[in-house]
Amino acid sequence: MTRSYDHRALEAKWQARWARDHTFQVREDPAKPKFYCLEMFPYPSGRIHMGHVRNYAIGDVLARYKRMRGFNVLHPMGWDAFGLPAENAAIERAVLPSSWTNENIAYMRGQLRQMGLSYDWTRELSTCSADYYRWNQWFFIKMYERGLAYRKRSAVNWCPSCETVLANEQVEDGHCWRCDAVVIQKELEQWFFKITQYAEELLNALDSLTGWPERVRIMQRHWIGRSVGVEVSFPLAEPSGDVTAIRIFTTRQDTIFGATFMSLAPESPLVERLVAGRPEAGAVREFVQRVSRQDRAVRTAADREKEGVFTGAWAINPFTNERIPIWVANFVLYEYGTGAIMAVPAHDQRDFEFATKYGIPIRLVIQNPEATLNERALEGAYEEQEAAGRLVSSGKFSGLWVREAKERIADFAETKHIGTRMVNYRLRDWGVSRQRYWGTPIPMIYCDGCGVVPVPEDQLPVLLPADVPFTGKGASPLARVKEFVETACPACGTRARRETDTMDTFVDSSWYFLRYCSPHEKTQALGPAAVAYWMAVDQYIGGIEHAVLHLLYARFFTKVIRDLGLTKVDEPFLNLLTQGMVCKETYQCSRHGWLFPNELVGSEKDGWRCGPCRATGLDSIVERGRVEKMSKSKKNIVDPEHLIATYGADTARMFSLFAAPPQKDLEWSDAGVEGASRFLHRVWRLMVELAEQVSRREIGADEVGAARAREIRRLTHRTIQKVTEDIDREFQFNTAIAALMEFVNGLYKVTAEGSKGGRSDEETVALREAATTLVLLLAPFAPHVAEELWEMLGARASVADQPWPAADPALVASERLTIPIQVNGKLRSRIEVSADATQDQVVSQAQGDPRLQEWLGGKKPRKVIYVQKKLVNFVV
RNA sequence: GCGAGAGUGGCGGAACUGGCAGACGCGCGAGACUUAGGAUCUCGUGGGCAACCGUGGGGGUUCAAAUCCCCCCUCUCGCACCA
Repeated sequence: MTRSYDHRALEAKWQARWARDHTFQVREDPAKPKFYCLEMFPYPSGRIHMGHVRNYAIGDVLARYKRMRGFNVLHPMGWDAFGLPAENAAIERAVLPSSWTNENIAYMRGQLRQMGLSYDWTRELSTCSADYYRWNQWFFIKMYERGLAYRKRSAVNWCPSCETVLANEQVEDGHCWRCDAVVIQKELEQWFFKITQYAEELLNALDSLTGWPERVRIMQRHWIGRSVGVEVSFPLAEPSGDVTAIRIFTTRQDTIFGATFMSLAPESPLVERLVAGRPEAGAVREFVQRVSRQDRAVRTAADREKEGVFTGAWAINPFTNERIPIWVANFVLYEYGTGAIMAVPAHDQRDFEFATKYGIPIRLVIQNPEATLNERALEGAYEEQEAAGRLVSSGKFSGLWVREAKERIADFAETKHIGTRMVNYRLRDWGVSRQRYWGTPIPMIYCDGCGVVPVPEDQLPVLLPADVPFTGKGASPLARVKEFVETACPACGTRARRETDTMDTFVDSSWYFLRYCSPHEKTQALGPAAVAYWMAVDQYIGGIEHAVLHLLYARFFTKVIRDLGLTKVDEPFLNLLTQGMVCKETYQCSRHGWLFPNELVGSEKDGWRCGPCRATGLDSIVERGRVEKMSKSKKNIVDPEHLIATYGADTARMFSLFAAPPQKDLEWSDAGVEGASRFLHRVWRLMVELAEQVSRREIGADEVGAARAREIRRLTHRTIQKVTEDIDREFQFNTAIAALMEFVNGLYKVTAEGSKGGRSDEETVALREAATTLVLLLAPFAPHVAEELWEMLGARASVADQPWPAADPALVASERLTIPIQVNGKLRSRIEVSADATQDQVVSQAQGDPRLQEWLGGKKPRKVIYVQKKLVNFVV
């Protein structure tokens, strides 16, 4: 009797073996097709969480599967190691961010190894290592040289809690994406990456990313927000100082005859130039002050009331030659278009509300086809512009359909030199300066004589000083490190200052997938041959939360790097799988709020009680809350370390793969973990039994044995087919595992069938095939058990290197089929037919079925529908 | 408001292009083996006594609808004044 399934010993054994034998180390091999399988690298927060387990289990199944399918698989892992938590740890606990981070990495590396993931650990990288971030600096300089990195003073998002600038992508609903504090606006001089230069390509190339979820592509498309329109100049009625005209951007030039006023953004410098010296100046300035003091979240809320104030200045609508008033309005965005708009109340809901409030004329210039709109009785703006709508009261353009009018009016504006066609994007340039320590130093030097000077390439990396004073207050910590700040100007040699801001950590993750191809390159960022061989990433797997941020930045960087001539790669990620979240139910105590699972007393059936309340003799009500994403704040977290220690990595993997398809949210379930564990034990016992049975003496050929052998082989090959299809078709790992379970259930039946005296030759062969196949099919999912069983079957080489089994179609097909018989579409009976029976044979056999006759009640069927090998339906 | 996705047993979830609804697992029930079992194995398990009824609700197309069409409801996620 073979020993029992001891996950602890067995998993340690195989993890050590894989490491010793360098099983998953890969190099470029032109003879083999490559497959680059990548999971988003983690931030080294301290411990892995269930989201990591799920992400990496999914990736590992795919990597191991592709490997068995004969691909040369690149499957690397590393650490997104710069970031704020390290700095916070330094402030709170007086440890160095570097040691905190490196200790976390060491610990988490151990945890990942315990999961048995097929990484090529020789390629491990960490973004906080100078070997890595020096290339961030190098890219920065290259981008600066090409005008893609530039400095400008502007209002930026400022998180008062993190004390740093945030990119637009990092502000969620007016709050900091990391700490949730309300983000305010601040005027600062900052470095930007000119991502807008790639807006058009980033947008257009989305169409080619057919391996991405549509949802993500739509989100990016929307984020880039391309709008086609016209920039039109509205002359002032009387020049105001040096201002003679106001330029506006509109996509609705067809409504220009209905423009009855204009609005400026409160931040626009035009405002002051228009109002200076006017009686309205005081009121306008007061309004601008008031609006600018509001925080962004309040100001940009959708239901925010439209407000404004008249500047006292007037413009001329160049199409109607009418005088129209110029207002300042709180809803006009300074950063978009020209920061000024023409306002058409009849055809823009915001302008409508504004005009109604301030008694500004509303002029209907687009009539709907039924001509039902009455200018004096409009209840809202008529914004329809696709299907219907015809111009009225629009001079020579009256009568045109909206779509044509847009073209004709744009043409007219261009020939009269009052406007030009224009494309605008919602996308803004990427602000990358961060007033924090634990990031890549921006390699720039400020010299009083020479201005901004990049650090020369041969002086890279600009090393991050190891020990700096942290207070958590004030500006960049690096600014307080004299030895860092003070330097010589590379151009003239005089005293100069270093930039003390660091780069956004999203820079680090924008090209790490390229670095994995040649992680040990000393003299260049990327090894051209390695990158040419491995890129692009064939399958990228990670959370949906990066749909815009990381995935857009990485696409941008890839294009910049291509344009630097370093690669020929247009898009980094061919296929993207956004896995769902790991969720768990929550519990709330009426006194203590959220409760950890181990604070619960009682049971689901008898009701839960609050442990802390019990202990102190208090009374409280515990309610089961919603199922939510695991989070510390909701206290519904499960530590994977405990899971792996108790059940083993294979069970942890099986559970997270079986409980839900990868794209959907996965709900934690203790019972589900038990189930996964039970299955692996069941496989183990089955294999022990099978190994024993096939080693018994064979009793030669016989009829029954031959028939049984055919059944076993059919089951085996059907399972191969099903599992293979499920993995290939949208990563249906849950149903693939279900098929393995059916396989195991079927084999249990077979082993239970009499074998006391031995089995026939054919049966033994079929059982051996079944046993081998089961182990091979299981290998990507539960690799440790699979290795052990593979060894038990007498093999020497790793199961990870075995070819994936192929289903034989001839063996898959059944000899007999069960055909459902329907009457009027309702299931009434079943018959068994031979697989090669013709339609006539099946129908006549069905008609002979007594149960059918009962349902037909003597009536003759009006029609008989036969679906090949599927069913027969009698219509009466 | 706009955009995307989802509503199927007690629960997680199956069902490829319309063709046996509920695979597989959990839970539950019964039995077997056991000193014992919360281990293991076997069988059963949508509802209803039945005819029948059942995939969020209501219509429709079809011999046949979870699947296609129309209307409605609920939930989740994303974007939220971009002119």
